[in-house]
Amino acid sequence: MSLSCATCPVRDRAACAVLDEAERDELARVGRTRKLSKGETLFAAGESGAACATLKSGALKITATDIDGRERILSLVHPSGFVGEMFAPYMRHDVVALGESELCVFSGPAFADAIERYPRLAQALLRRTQEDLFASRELLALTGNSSAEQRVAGALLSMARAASDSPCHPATRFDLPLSRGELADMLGLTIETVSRMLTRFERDGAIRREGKRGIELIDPALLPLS
Amino acid sequence: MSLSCATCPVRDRAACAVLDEAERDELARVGRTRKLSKGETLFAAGESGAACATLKSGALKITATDIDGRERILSLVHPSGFVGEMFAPYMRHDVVALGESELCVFSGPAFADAIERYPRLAQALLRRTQEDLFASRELLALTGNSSAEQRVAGALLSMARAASDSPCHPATRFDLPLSRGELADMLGLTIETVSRMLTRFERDGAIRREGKRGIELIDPALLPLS
DNA sequence: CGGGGCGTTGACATTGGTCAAAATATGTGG
DNA sequence: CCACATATTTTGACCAATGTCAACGCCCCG
Repeated sequence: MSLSCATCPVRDRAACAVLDEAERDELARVGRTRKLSKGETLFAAGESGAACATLKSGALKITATDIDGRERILSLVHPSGFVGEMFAPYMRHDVVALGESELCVFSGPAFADAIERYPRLAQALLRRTQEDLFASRELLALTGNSSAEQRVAGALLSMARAASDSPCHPATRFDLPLSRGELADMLGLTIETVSRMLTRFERDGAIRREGKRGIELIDPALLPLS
Repeated sequence: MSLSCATCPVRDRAACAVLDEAERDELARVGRTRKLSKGETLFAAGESGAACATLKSGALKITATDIDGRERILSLVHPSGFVGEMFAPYMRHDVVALGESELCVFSGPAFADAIERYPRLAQALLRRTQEDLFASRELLALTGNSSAEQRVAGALLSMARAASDSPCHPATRFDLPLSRGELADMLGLTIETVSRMLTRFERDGAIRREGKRGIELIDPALLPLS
């Protein structure tokens, strides 16, 4: 299926937004859209061949699986985000849909070619990759130092920020994009510990839970920040 | 001090290696070399103004400090590595020399201008930043999941690999670039735990310690990998 | 010779993991 | 819409791994 940039929900936020119309049409010709449902795999670690994609809607997780089969979430991808390997000969991590998702997928060589041709695209991706790098380091800082309490609190705030339209102030009411198990995998904890911390925060009056995924921030100041 | 690329030890590995001689001379004109000794700060978190640098020799650490004053090492930088912010208006992390180091430093705007002018430079930095991103995720995977034993073992192997000339096989004998405290900060452990794990590995015959920093890998297969 | 930094070791307390079971949601077929 | 089956989450009891505190040893440097 070829791409229809005209109706793309992220057309002015994604990396390709820096291209002019003619360039974008050209790029669109070498890409295809793909829809994934919850749990479907976009890329599998070890898979040979370079490929990459821009997320139009939904959410993805980037994960690594260690020898014992335990999964670690390395990053979340939100709409307009970019994933994949333009250069490497194989995929280093798994990329899996957290919910119904829609993407533009490109082969590595085709996209590498576009980068050669459109210098602005390379610059845009450079900025984006630097942002990803800082996000990764933020997660590293969150998980490395702190207690389980601080990690869960930090993850809540980070997700409240991601759920808000205005990037500076966190949303008051939002839905967690992750299950307890996924949250645990992201923070290097167990399901039980995550559950206990949420219970504790609710008991302390910092949050209120609505169903499995709903969170209302009642008093963020009560969350034990790192 | 202006730059002397002719004698640069990383002239064909650093990002600027993709430039031709005329371009590199031009870039050299807007940069200056700087020498740091152990513990000196190159960039401080929060510092306003964008700046970046290529490491010519020595080693750096990129760190974040949490509210309690505890330091977390987010990344190590080896020669030919690139650090800093070309785009952001302030520095997000501290960058500190681990030992005597020599760098090429550029102001953010000057370097951003070079990126505009030399598309190949943007591409080279994109690759490099992606590598940094994967390195960061590798550290995330290392620290997130595993036991203290696995973390220290993983760090040892990672440093043995970094110390080796051939990137595939780890060096047998090398010096840790970090003190016990820094190793602990990088792995999210305490000094005491790191020390205990090293003692355990030596008792099990996996390694031998020589002085404070020296490590000889006797039987890497005995290290409990994740 | 004395002092300070760094590393090691030991005793003990605490956090968070493990195992098990109950409670709550979610889905499915009738 | 209900009843049942399944998956997810919560809770509790227990225990091991690791952090904390304290003491000691080693080495470098004055």
